Amino acid sequence: MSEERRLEVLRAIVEDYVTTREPVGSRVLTERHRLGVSPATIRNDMAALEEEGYIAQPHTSAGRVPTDAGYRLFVDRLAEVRPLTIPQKRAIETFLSEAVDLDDVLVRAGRLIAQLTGQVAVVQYPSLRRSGLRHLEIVPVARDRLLVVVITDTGRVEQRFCELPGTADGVSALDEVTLAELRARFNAAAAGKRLAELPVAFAAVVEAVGPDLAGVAGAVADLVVDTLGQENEERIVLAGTANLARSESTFEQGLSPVLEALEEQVILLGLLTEMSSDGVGVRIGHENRLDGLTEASVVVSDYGSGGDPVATLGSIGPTRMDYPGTIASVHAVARYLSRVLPS
Amino acid sequence: MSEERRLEVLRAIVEDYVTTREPVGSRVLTERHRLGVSPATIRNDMAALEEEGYIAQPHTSAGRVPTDAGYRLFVDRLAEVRPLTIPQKRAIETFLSEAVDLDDVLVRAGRLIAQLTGQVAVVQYPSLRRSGLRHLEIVPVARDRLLVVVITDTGRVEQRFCELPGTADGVSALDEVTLAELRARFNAAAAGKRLAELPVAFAAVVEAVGPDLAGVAGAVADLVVDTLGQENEERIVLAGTANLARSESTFEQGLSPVLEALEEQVILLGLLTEMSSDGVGVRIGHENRLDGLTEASVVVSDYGSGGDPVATLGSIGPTRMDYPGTIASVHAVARYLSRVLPS
DNA sequence: TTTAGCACTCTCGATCGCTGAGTGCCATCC
DNA sequence: GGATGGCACTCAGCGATCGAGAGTGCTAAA
Repeated sequence: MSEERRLEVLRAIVEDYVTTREPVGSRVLTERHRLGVSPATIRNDMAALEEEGYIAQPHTSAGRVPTDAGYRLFVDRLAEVRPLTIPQKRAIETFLSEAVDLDDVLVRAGRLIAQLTGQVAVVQYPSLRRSGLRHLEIVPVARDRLLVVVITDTGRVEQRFCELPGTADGVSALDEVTLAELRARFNAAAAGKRLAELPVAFAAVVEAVGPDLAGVAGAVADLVVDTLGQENEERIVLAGTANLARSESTFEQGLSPVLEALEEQVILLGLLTEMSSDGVGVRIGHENRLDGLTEASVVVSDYGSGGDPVATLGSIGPTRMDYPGTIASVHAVARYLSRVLPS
Repeated sequence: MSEERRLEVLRAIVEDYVTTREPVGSRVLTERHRLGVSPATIRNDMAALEEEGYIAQPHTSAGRVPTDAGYRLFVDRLAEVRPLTIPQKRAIETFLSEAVDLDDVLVRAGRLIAQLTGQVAVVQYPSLRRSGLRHLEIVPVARDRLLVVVITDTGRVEQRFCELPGTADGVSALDEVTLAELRARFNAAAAGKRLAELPVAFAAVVEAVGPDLAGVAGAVADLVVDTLGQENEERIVLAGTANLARSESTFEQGLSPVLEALEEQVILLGLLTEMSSDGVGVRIGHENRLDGLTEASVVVSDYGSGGDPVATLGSIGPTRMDYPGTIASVHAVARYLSRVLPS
């Protein structure tokens, strides 16, 4: 009973089960794959694989189904990378390059993944914490209120209102010229800096502007640092939820738990950042600690402009998914997205 | 056979069916509602209601179920407004007021509606076309590229990149001072104007800046007008998709068509703007022309800062929904949202 | 070590009959 | 004329039964 053939049998089972969605028996296995042995032999191998925990049978007299461990082995050692077709690549490229702004790019990336994989797509917004500051804008909107707009070098734009601490004094000081000066100082201080360096740089600005403006400058500085530091203000784009319904019968527990998990964006974000890895990361079934996703697998990849990863995107589907295809699609979209992002 | 009692019977049927989710027969009707007549009498009324098309029976020897027309009659003439409870109102108020920016407000509004109605919530972003321009920001990001940030008076922020038309000439002209002047001119021209007036106002600016800057100014002006004019760039927030799965069995055709309809944001937007009305608008089942939503009802309301509606929000659920409750919730959230929005 | 044969198990689908809910109609009553 | 009680009729749903087929595990032979 060769070790090699046993793995081959596992691969065959996974591939067959993924396409047919039905437990696969020893007979069809010999028919559809050139294994060169009889069903009886396969049965022996299958008994061994079951013993090792890679496959299981839903009930006596049904075929075998891969377990989470089986998929894991498949992904780690058996799956061959299946490159996308040229038309697919071209489609990704053109579709992404038609985007008008960052939001649009991310939405399009999501749609692409959803369509390519036939599953749910998840795209995380470029992390504010991993971004640099490109530009800071300060706009007066009322006597005691400013609107502060932060533009990161990944193209993300965040706005916050800033209540001015000052009294009549503070307010009167805020004419156009003063504001312009403040803006210029902040932007000069932030130029080329990493986010981590901002608090120090801004503190220096607050020092430098003199006592008259210190209050206002301090408020703005705090607000910006606060905005960029908040990990929980991260956002996510979802796409292809309808695809879930199509593979509805796949989820024993029904769609509810999955949909609920997808709505918990905070948790989802945790999952993504946790899985964030250099290459492509795969979590299978119970490897996800999340309750709602124990019947699902998650495939993610980092993306980011030039080398530095700024966020994560991926695809979520039933454990019985086309891993090679999904991995290829996620990887490809992440690459092209990285290329398109403003650097 | 009094007309009055027949309507009372219809109301009873709708209310019972909504709560029990099961066809309701003449016997339970007399038991649960004080109609003061015998089942036999109810049966006569029911026969008449069926004749008129307000109710139907799924199969012989099953109870009756309201038709779309029945729900319509119920909503138009029989439903009593059921005001929210004080705690509910307070919850809405505090939850909305905790939002940090526009995106956050809209997401929170969506969650509220989803939670209150137990259905899917839809919140349209404040329409750019119906907004005024609060501030325009121009940021240089490269030698031949500007980032133009548009802030509307509803707090919405849009950014676009602007490729500069100029040659070496045009580029050299773009120092900080020139840019500041351009920004000041545009903002002065836009102050207090409605969107419709912008093209003219901006054209004047382009005239005024002189030939050196006309190219750049023109490009910026075009971009802004284009950005604000694009109806298709509207956006939508969805919430509570998981609620669908819970009422899964309700949809004969399954969830797919509904989820697909929800993903077609363009179509959904069309529906919302089409339904936009002064009070609360209700579309029941087949009244929605959209294929995916023939088994669903949509309840919407406009919202907007001070009087002027700027967008629409609503709730989508099975035709068998709690109309009075849904209408009350949607209405309430729309009102509070209008109050919280920056004006 | 592989293979053929065989007995065994269990799911799935079809069939059948029953029960109960609900209706429609008719004769009767007020 | 409208309301009511009685009654026969229909039909979905449920459970039980049964047979077919798929698939396995085991054993003995190649």
